[in-house]
Amino acid sequence: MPLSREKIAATAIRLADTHGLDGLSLRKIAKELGVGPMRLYDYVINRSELLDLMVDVVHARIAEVDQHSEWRTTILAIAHATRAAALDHEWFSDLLGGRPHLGPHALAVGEATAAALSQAPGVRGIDDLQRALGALNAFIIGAVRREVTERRTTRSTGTDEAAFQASLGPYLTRMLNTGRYPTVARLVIDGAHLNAEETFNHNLTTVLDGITSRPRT
Amino acid sequence: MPLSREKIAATAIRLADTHGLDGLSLRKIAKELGVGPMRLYDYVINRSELLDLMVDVVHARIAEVDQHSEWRTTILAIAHATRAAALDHEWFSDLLGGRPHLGPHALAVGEATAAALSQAPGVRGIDDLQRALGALNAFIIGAVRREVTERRTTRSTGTDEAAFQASLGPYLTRMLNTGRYPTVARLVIDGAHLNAEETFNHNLTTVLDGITSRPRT
DNA sequence: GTATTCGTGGATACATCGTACGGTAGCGAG
DNA sequence: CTCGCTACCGTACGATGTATCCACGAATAC
Repeated sequence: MPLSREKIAATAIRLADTHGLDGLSLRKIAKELGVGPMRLYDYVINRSELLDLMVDVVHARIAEVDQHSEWRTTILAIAHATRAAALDHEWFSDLLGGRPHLGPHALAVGEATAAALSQAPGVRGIDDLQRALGALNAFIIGAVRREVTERRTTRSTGTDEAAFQASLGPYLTRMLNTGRYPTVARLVIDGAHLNAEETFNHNLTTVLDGITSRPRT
Repeated sequence: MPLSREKIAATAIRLADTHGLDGLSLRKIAKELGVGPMRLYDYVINRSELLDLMVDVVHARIAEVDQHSEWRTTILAIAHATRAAALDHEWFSDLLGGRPHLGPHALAVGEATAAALSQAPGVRGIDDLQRALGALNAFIIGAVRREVTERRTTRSTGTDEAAFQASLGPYLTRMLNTGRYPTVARLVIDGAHLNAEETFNHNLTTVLDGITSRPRT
C-alpha cells in the first residue's frame, strides 16, 4: 500500500468530518489506510503537523475562488468560500487562527486576500493593509467559529424548540428569570433566528465598510 | 482537604496558565490539590465541564469592567478587558467561542455588551442588535485568537530576527522567493511590527464604525 | 552461490490520559 | 451497637501519541 502525505491527509479529513477532531487518532487513520500506525511517521512528523496539513488542504479549496477585477467582490468570495469550507469541515473552525497557516495553499489564500484588500479605499500603505487584514481575518475566524459552535449546539440539543427546552432551556430559563440579564433575555425570547448566511454577509459588509470608511492615515 | 468547584477551577487555571491546555490533566489538578483524581468528579461532570467552568471564571474578571453612561466607552472597556484576560490566560483564546458560554459571569458579560450595544446609533431593533453583537463578538474572538497565536509563534521561534530566521524563516523565505506571493512578501519583509494593543483598538474601532454607519433597517 | 547491508514495515512497549467501578473508613442517626 | 450514607481512594480499562526494536525481503558485493 503506497502512502503519501496527500493520502494520509485525505483520510484524516474524512475521519474528522465524520467524527470530529476528538474522534480522530493516528491509529484510526492508519487502520483506515490498512497500515500500521507508525507508518504515518514516515510522512508527517507528529499529529500537530498532520493537523496543519489538513488545514492547508482545506485552504486549497478556498484558493480556487476566482480573482475578480473588483477588490470587494474578491474579498467577499474568499470570505464566503472560507465559511463554506468551515461548514463542510467543522473541525477547520477549531483550528483556524490557532496556528500560523503557512502551507502553500494558505499562503495563496493570504496572497489573494492581501492583494485584493490593498486595492480598497482607505488602505493607503502597508500599515493600513496590515491592520485591515487583521480586522478582516479576525472577523472571519470568529464568525465561522461562532457559527459552527451554534450548529453543534443545535445539533446536540435538538433542532426544535421542544428539544432545546428539554436540554439547555431549563438552566437558561432559570438564569434569565433572575432578572439579571434583561437584554439577553429579550434576545433569547424575542429574537428571531436570523439566517446564518445573510448574517455573515451583513456583518462582513459591516467590517469592510468600517475598513473603507477610515480616515486616511 | 475540603474541595469545591472554585478551588478546582482555580488550580486548573493556574496549571493551564503555566503549561497550556495540552499540559492540563485531571490527574495533575488532583495531584496539585493533594487528592485522588476521582475526587474531582464529585464537583465536575467531566473534563469538558471543567473547561467551561474555567472560561466562566475568566469571564468573572471581564465582568468587573465598569458600566459607563456612554455605550462606546463600555464596549471598548469590555473588549479590552477580554483581550487582557486572553493575554493573561492564553488557553482562554483557544476556548472562546468554541462552546456556548452560559455561565453566570459569561452571561453578565453578554448582558453588559448587549445592553451597551443596544444604545449604539444604527442599532434600531432586536435584529440589528443580534447582528451587531455577532459582528463584535466574532471580531473579538478572532482577534484575541490571532494575537495569542502570534505570541506563541514568537515565543517558540525566538523573539528576535536571528531566531526567526533559524527556525521558520528558511521555509518562508523559500516560499516567498517563488514570487507567487508578492503582497504577502511585501508585508513580511517591509511590514513594521505594529503595536498589538493599538492594532486591536484600531480594528475594534473599525468594526464599531462599521456597525454604527449602517443604514437603518 | 553466499554473505552482508539496507530499506520497509509492523509489533511491542511505554507513559499518559479520562473515567468506570468497587471497596473501605469514618461519622452520624436511630 | 448497628446500619446507612458520604467521602475518598485504589484499581482497572480502553484509548492515545510516539519510541524502539526486530524481522523479512530485496539488493549489492564478493
